[in-house]
Amino acid sequence: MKITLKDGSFKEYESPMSVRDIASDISEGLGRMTLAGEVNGEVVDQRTVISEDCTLNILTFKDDAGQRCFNHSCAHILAQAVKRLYPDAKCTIGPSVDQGFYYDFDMPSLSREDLDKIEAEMKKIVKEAHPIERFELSREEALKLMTEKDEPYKIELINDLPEGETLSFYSQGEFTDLCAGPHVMNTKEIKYFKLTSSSGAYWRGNENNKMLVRIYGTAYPKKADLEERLEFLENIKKRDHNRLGREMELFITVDVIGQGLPLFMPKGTKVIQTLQRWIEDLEDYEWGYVRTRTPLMAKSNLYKLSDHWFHYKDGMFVLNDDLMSAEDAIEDQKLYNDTSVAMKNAQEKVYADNDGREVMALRPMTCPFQYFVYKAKQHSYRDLPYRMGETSTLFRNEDSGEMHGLTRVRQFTISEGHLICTPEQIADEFKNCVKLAKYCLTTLGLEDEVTYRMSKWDPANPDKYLGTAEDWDHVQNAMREILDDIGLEYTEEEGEAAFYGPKLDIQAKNVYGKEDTMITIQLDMFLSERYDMYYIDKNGEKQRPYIIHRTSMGCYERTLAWLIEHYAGALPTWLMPEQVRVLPLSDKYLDYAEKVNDELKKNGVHATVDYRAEKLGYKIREARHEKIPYMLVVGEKERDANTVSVRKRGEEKEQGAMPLTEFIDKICEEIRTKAHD
RNA sequence: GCCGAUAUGGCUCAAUUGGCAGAGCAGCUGAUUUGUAAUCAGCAGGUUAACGGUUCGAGUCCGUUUAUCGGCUCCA
Repeated sequence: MKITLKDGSFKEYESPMSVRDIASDISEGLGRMTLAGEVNGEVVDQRTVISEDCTLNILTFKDDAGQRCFNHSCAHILAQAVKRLYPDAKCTIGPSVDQGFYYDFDMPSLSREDLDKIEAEMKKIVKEAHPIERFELSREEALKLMTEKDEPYKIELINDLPEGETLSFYSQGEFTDLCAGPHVMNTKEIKYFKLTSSSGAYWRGNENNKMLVRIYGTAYPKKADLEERLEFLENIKKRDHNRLGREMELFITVDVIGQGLPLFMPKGTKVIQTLQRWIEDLEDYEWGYVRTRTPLMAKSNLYKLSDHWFHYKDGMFVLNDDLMSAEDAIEDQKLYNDTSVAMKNAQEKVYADNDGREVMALRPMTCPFQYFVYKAKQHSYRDLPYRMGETSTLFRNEDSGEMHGLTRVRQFTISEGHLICTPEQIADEFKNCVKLAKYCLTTLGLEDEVTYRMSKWDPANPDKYLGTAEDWDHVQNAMREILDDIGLEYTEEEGEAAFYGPKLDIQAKNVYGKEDTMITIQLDMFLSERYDMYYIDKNGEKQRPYIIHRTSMGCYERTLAWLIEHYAGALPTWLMPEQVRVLPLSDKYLDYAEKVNDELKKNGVHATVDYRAEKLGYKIREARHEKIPYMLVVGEKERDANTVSVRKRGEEKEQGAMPLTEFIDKICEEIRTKAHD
């Protein structure tokens, strides 16, 4: 047989050979490093015997699939150790993940000490050097084996596997696990690993199922790589916005105020104010938006019109919720065809019966409020597109375990907007929204960090959405066409759409690798009907407009968090709450320092003077720690020449003395152009 | 919401296992008037997250609540 290798070279063998043996034949070193093989593009175990012509790629730890194999083998060692120490523990699944692995067990929860003990047992298993063997069983045999071993979750897994599927097992010493592989040849190969944490996780990811104990770990063939990984995990904590943002006095949380309700300190407020002013001016003066300012709460009826009430009531903060049942009871009796009339009557009845109290809710979105701004006037097709922007504060009653720093909060402010357009305008307007979002990302220096996702509906759950399958096909195809037209690279994902339409989500990962939506642009062809919105076309006829829901820069809290992590706190000068610190050499030069400070402030620069009678080195150390972009040292020399000695953040050496006016020009230019590194 | 961990001054951490709440940094006051990563001295700062219990005695043990962290699930 003839084997074609990755580099295009050939190997010929008389008799069938395993992937591992072929690798060893190529070179002894490669054989030792082999973790799996890729035969005709399909990942296989290194034990796989090849008997026909094929292309073969030997996978080592350098390959993703190789790394996954290595980590997954470590997961089996973990399971073996757990079964030794906790014989009653039941195994479930243990896949590899990015940079590591986990294994879920049905067992009592574990402390850090327990993890250390398990880790010690794992080291023993590695030392015992058990050969790892693969074998296949029939369904009956497999079920018999797992019944003997009393592994109910494995039995469930086997029963769920489709008929005809190969049931492969791997065993090492006394431990055997149902597993598709691939695996290393011997437990002794997994030398360097660490159990990083344990937590709870639902069986099969369903919150109605039992909560299992999940153990996370990471494994490497080389000690140095493991150490590097552990050091990396330690280091990224220093970029964590939740830690850095508090340290930099940008925000705090207070237990009596509540979860997900951060307080912005003067410095954090300044950053957000800078972002907000930039975005509002950008949208209004360069992108043709009008600005609105609409209520933060409304009667329940408003949300019922759009169906938000029925889809997301649990996620809203409802006021006078004790009256909800009264409203609903009346509504249930409705005999009207026009549901909005039924709602109105129901609410008026409750209002009359309860001393003027009625059900209200804090807004979780801005859509219907801006729709009424549009509806306040009759619009001609000549008025469209009508682009409304609002710096909009929203409230969402997130579950108590969901809150995190500034990225998941219960009250946040978004650069919100809705564009009302004719069907002919929708493509261009959508493209411009993407362009604006990209411009914002580029200006902030974040454009390289995002991925684009087209979020589609879930055809298996049509009840969760407005409209029909045909409607969705139509609007999703329209969006796909737009995205392809601008040459955007994106993924498509089902079940991530809004209930009223598909979305283009711009995603970014935080320092821990967790993904969040930063920006979203959505197509909506249902809500204009719900709210009876129309425009008059060329023929004088009423037409339904299309609506684009969009944000230019996402919500300020989340964007700030992202910026802090991206720049490790050293935000671009234009965004820093303190841009320049003037350091007088001694009190003798305080007058001059204040003059410099005043001049800077007059030019719109956030400057302060360090008044303390400390040594210069001490003041510089403080300013560096606070990541101040510029330090200006002033002494006798500078005062007499009307100059400042400039030291820039991140640069070892002082830039030397320059005329004060020159420095002001320079920094004003930097702020104006929103330069970033 | 679920599983687990944590909570001592603004921050980082002690408190000999149930026996007088303490240190460094930051802050304030005074002295020092300084040329590129820590000048000296003093002062102040706490109902140990909150509430309840056990005890002669609780930061420490038990219970409840709140908040924070790591995950799961969720995220219009």
